[in-house]
Amino acid sequence: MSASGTVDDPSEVANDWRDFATPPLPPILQAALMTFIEQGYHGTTIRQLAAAAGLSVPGLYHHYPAKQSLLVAICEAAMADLWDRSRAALAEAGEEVLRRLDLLTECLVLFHAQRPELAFIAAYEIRSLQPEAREAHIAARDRQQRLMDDIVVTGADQHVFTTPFPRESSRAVVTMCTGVAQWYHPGGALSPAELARQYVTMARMSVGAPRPE
Amino acid sequence: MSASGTVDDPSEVANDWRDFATPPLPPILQAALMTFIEQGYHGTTIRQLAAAAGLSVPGLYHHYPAKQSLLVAICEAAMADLWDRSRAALAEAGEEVLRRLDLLTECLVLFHAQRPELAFIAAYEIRSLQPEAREAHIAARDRQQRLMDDIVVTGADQHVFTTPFPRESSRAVVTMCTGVAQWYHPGGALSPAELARQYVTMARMSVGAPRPE
DNA sequence: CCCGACCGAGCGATCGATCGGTCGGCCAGC
DNA sequence: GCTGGCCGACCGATCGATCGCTCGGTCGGG
Repeated sequence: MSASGTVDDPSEVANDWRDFATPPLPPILQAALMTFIEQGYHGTTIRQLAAAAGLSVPGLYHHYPAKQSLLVAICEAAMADLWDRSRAALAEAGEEVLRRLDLLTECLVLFHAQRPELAFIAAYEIRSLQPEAREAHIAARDRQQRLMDDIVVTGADQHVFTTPFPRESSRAVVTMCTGVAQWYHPGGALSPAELARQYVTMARMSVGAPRPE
Repeated sequence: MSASGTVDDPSEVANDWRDFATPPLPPILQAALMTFIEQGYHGTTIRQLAAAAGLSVPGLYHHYPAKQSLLVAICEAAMADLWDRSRAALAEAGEEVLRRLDLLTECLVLFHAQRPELAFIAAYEIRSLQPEAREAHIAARDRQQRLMDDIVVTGADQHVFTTPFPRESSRAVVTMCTGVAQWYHPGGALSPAELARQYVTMARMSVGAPRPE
C-alpha cells in the first residue's frame, strides 16, 4: 500500500524469480514466523510473539487484530510469493515442456531452499488456520500443484516424458522439491543453485525425460 | 492363520511386514492420535483427549501421567512399527541391491498408505516433543533414513544405479514415499499394493535403475 | 493539539494437572 | 458360603497458572 518504502513490490519479484535478496515479510511477521517454526502456532503465545517483535502485547495488537491474522498473513505471503515466482519462471521457459519442467523444478527448489521457514509453515500449519482461511489456502496450494501436473501430463502426451503414471510422477516431483524445506539450511554444503541443478536432473529422471548433459 | 505365535505377538509383525490388520495402538492412544491429527498437539486439550477416549480427565491421567506422554507413546510406536517392518522387508530381500530397493520402497509406501495418521504425527509433531524425547525420535528417524541411504549408495558403487547423486536421490525417494501419508486415504482409487507398485517403478527411475517389466 | 504508535494493568476463560473420593471384582480366612 | 480387606479403574470438583485479548492511558511528531 505505501508508495515509498516498500521493498516487496510484487512486480519486482515476478520479474526476477531467482532473486531472494529482499525480505519476504515485514519484521513483525518475520519474527512471528520464526517463533511459529520453533513452537508451532498453538504452542506460541501472544506474549512470545510480542517479545519476538520487540513490542508489548497491546503494541502487537495495534498492528494485527488477532493471533490468527498473523498466521493468515504469513501463509498468504508465502503462497503469493511462490505463485508469482512460478508464473515468472514459466513465462521465461516458453512452450517447450522439458524446459518448463526444468525451470519450474528450479523455481520450486530455490524457493524451498531460500525460504524454508515460509514453506514449512505454509505446508504444515494448515490445520491451525480457521476454516475460511484454510479453504483459501488449500485452493492456492491446489492451483500451485496444477502447474506441475499440466507440465508432466502434457509431456507424457507428447511422449517427451516416458513415465507410465504422469499424475503420480508429478506429485512425487513436487513432494521431493517441497521436502527440501525440511532439511536444507543456507549454510549447507550445496548452494541453492547447485541443489536446484541436482533436482532438475532428478525431476527429469522421475518423469522419464532425457538427462541433461 | 500362522502356525506359531498370537496375533499380538510383536515378532509376528516383524515376520509379516505387509500385514496391517492388527491395530498399531491401544484405544486411548488411537483416539489421541486422531485428535492430534485434526488439531495438532498444542491445539488439543486434555479434556478433548479424555472425551475422545471415553474417559474423564482423571481417568485419562490414570493411564498416562501427562499429555506429553501420550505424544511420546504414539511417536515411539510409530517409529518402532516402521523400523520392524523395514528390517523384515530387507531380510526378505536378501543381498541384491535392486531387490532391496524394491522391497524397502514397497515397505515405506505400504506403511505411509496404511498408517497415514501415525506417519503424519511422527513426521510433523517433532517440535511438540520435549528435548529428551525429541532427540530419541530424531535418532530413530536418522537410523530409518540410513536404511535407504545404504542401499542407494551401494547400488551406485556397484553401477546398478546410475544416479550421479546417490545421497540426494536416496533422500528424494524417501521424501516422496513419506509424502504419501499427506494425501493418501484408504478409500482412494488405488489400493496400497497398487500404489506401492507404482512407487517401486518411480523409485527405480529416481535412482537410475532399470524399470520392472 | 490531535493522532498514530505504543504500554501497564488486568479482564474472563481455559489450560494442564491434582485431590479426595466411589465402585466393582477378586481373594484369603473362617 | 459368607465376609472383610484390598486394589485397579475411574470420577466430580477444583487448584494455580496462563491463555487471548482489552481498557485506559502516555507520548512524540506534525
